[in-house]
Amino acid sequence: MYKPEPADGLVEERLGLGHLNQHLGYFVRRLQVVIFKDFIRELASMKLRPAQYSVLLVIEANPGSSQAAIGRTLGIERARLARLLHDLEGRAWIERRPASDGRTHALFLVYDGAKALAQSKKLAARHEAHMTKLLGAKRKAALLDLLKDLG
Amino acid sequence: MYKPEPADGLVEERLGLGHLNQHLGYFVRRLQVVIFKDFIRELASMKLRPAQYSVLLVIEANPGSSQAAIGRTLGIERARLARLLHDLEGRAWIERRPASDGRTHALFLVYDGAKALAQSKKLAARHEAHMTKLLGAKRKAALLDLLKDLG
DNA sequence: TATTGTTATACTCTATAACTATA
DNA sequence: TATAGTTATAGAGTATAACAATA
Repeated sequence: MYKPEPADGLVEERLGLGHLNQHLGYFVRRLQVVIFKDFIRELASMKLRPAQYSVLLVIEANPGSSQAAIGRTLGIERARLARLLHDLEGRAWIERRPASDGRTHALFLVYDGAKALAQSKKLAARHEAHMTKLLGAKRKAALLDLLKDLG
Repeated sequence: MYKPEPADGLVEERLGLGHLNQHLGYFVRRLQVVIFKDFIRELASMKLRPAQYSVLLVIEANPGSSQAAIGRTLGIERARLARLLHDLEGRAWIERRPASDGRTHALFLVYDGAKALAQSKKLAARHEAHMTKLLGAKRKAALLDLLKDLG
């Protein structure tokens, strides 16, 4: 989070951003990278990436959903979601059961998955604490409030 | 409260996010993807990606900078920046001149690059107008204000 | 015909490591 | 020994296309 001072006391120069200061996307991207790096480091012991974690949470909140519904909700392309679920199924964290519509699978967390998700949530809470420290509680809440209703 | 009934199966269902609602990173990521997609589409005619555009702007604002300084400023790893600059040099948009420190290159926009950047800024302004429409001017300004001073 | 899920390919971005040349 | 830049490789994430099974 902080970087050591160079031995000779010289500060590593940071240049001006010029016209980039007008672009919201630049700052959103920088923040997203910082957040994801911390999340990935904190959940490395679970071998769980942000996209995988988000899929587990949406399955938990919507048991029996189809892959198409999950993908639409999270903006994950179906080809990528198929591979991602294949991995989670291989860990015995989720199950794909046949559904009434013969084309779809109904997705469920299974026992190991629920246990892994509970542990992951604890690590994710530590990550959120880091973010609160980085941003300040007020700013973090303000950002969440501004971003939450973009549907 | 009254909720209109969707016509049978015609509305694509969106699932609840569950615990994901507590994670700022999720919403920051979704916004970043939306912003970058629009930017990339708008600047496709220039064949200019967000990272390339940001490098051109920082060179413009800091002529003669080294690659290391640019990379530190934008958070771009030096190996990737070398390839990125190789591409921009191939278009004759930038120049690498020898610097006093024999290890470094001094980077400059050249004529074609300045011309291309001017045109790109026009397209980027159209992109920003899209974002203003999407977010609303007030919210967009509030977000920029909250994110700008994260250093 | 359209939708769901799968496999495959290609491209970008990121993360390393190894190497050179200069300091 | 440390830094600047280059090249190479491997892993995610993303975007397509093609295909089989089902609606």
